[in-house]
Amino acid sequence: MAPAGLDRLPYPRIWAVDFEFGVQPGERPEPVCLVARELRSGELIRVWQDELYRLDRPPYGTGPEDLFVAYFASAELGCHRVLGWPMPERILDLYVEHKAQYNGVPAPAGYGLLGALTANGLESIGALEKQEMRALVLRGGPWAESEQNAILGYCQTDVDALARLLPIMAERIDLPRALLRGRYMAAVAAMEHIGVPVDLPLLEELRGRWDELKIGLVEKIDADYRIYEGTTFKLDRFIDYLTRSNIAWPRLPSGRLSLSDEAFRDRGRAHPQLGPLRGLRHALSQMRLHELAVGHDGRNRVLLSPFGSRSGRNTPSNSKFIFGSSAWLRGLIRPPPGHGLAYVDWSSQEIGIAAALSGDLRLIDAYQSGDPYLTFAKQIGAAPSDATKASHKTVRDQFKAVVLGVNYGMAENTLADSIGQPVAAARDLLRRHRETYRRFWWWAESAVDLAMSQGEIQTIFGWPLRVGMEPNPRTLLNFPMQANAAEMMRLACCLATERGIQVCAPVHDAMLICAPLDRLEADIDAMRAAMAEASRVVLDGFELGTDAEVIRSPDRYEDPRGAVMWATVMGLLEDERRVVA
DNA sequence: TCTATATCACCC
DNA sequence: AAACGGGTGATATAGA
Repeated sequence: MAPAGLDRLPYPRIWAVDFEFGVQPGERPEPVCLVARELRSGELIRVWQDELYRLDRPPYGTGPEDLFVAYFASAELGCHRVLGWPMPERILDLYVEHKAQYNGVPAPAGYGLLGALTANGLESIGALEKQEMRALVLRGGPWAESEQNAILGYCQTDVDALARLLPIMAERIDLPRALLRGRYMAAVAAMEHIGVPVDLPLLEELRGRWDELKIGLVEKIDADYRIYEGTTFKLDRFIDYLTRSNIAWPRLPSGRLSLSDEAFRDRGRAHPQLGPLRGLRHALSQMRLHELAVGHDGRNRVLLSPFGSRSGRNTPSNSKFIFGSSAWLRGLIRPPPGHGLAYVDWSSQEIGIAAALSGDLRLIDAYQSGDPYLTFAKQIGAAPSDATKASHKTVRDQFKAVVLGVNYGMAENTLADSIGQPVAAARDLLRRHRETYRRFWWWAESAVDLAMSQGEIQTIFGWPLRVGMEPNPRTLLNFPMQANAAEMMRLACCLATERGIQVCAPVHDAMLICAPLDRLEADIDAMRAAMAEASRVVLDGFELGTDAEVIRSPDRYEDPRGAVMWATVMGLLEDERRVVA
């Protein structure tokens, strides 16, 4: 007899599934074994590696009558991808649902499977045993028969854990929305499978010469300062330098010297001799690449960590993920021969979301003008109606800071700082924003009030943030924009991957896609259509625009913010090559 | 020598 | 009291 909680799940078959698999940085997972149990009949399936690779489809159904249940399903579905198996049509991920349940407040025992068991009052296997078994899997094969049995047995304990967890969690799961989240885990598996193509020979050369490049950079400039030890900035030597040079320096509240770029910029005005040192610090701070996870096929693949943030965004590792690194490193992104890439992003996504969900007509006008910042200036008469981005750059920059700052709950002091104007001017701009976009403000503040009184705030598809003990009202203010943006991104990833577009990676409000050159334009159109559709679904018919940056082989990705640094590093690399030659 | 903490910088 | 949302992570120093 199936436990009562399962009655809420209208599926003839419910499959609890777990794979064991090995992974190397940047590579695809290598399935080691599979255990699946059908929870109504109790049928148990155990498959070891050799047999797994011989199956051309899973030993369970993947259609609309089979519910696929897993913990962090992108891992299982990544194994499906490697094995060439189809994605299940109905996916319930208990990791995601556990995360949702405790989002914003501390989970009693963390977000792992063991934590979910504990939180739901269930006994769990020891964390130590789990660790040991995971190590045995990661050690790699071949495994002795006793080891195989141990691994399969351990895999089965996770499946049994799922089986015990599901009836309890099912009592409070909002099934249609949980399935939407589960569907995204299949998209995640698809994107992690594809990865971002990079110039592997160049990356390897950079890696090989990395230390020399950094030391070369330091030696060139530090000769005049003698502050560095190797590539390490030594605070006491810096203090000596300041004393020698008779330079006063700003301190932090803690009493320590401020080493921020801001401090260097500020003092650099009175002491121009600091300029090169500032440049060196800046360059060195951007020189990080060693953890980039790139597989043998030149693809950057990382765990996207779906639902990792409170707003439901992905939280991939910044050091492993090419889009988490400093922008200049994106020059390593390069389409394979015969292919092109497109970086497609929503234009002013969060502003569009604010406009649509608040129903503020002036904000909608501003968004639909294509330049919400300058339009705001025009709406209050701070710029003439024929002003353009080029003719009124300064005004536009200021209004951009206001419009973006408002989404984060920025106050007058910080705004004044960021636009380089007196506090009174910043205050006035914020007041004008409130007056111009009254309905937006009413909507945004009502949402915060409601969240405070109900102890929770949700996206339109039910991703919840629990309001903790000391809520930051600015978090709640921003949540409807950021978290609904995340919903939109997830839906677009689902639509695109399900339609066969090669999505390399999501980047919050953007997606990188790859296609053979003869299909590139069509795939870009399809991607933009999927993103437009996702915006309409989330925003009840309101459509957001998109832009696409296209890169065709043999070109590489160029980010204007990183152009100078890219040229610097390539120059250094050229020098190093000459030294050796 | 290892770890914890503060600070800083990067991304959207 | 602070007053810019969500993140990851490297670095430098202090402390165990």
